[in-house]
Amino acid sequence: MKIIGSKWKIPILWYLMLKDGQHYNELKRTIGGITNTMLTKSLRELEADGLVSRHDYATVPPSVSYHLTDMGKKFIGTMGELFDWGREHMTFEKEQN
Amino acid sequence: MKIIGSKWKIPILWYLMLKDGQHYNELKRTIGGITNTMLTKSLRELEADGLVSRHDYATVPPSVSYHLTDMGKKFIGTMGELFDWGREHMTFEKEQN
DNA sequence: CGGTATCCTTCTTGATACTG
DNA sequence: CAGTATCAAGAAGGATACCG
Repeated sequence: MKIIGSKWKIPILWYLMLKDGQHYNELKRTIGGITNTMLTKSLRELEADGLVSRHDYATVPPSVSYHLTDMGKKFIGTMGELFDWGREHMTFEKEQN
Repeated sequence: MKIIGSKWKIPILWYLMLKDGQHYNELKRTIGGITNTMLTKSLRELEADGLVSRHDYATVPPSVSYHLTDMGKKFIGTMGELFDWGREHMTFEKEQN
């Protein structure tokens, strides 16, 4: 619930699955619409739960890449069945602006 | 996301899977800890999304039973794989009171 | 029995600015 | 580049009381 109930964790895992080892700002761009606050917070929590690993190259300027752990890969793979269900059944509701 | 991100919808579907056709207060008791507000709200939304159907017997006193639709059954079945993942990987964190 | 109505708290997310 | 700090806004959930 902690993972699936939050707004950005699934997108983060999804885009790391599509391209593993993305850097902080790269990930931010590929996800789109996420703020620094949420990206950092979500990554830290995913790391604490062992779904994502953080590789800090300790250079100047900083360079940090994020990777799915085996557990993270298993998790996002498991979501696949649910995505299929969603794709079959979801209806697109009118968005109000 | 609308379904899995809310606190009570999965428990509701789960307990309806264990025993279909439960009545409002029966469901409230089997779930435990849910308020009228949330139970009603969640049921209405699940109904609107076609996962649950509501059968009103139109008697006095009122009698209403809730059932999983085929779509609801498929959904909660699909969650099974994810539950397995959770069971394998989740750790129980200390609760602070 | 099966809900509504109202108010309140808390938790999550976002906006903006700044830094080593 | 990869973040932090601070503050504000919004959404979600809960408490309590009441109703046909």
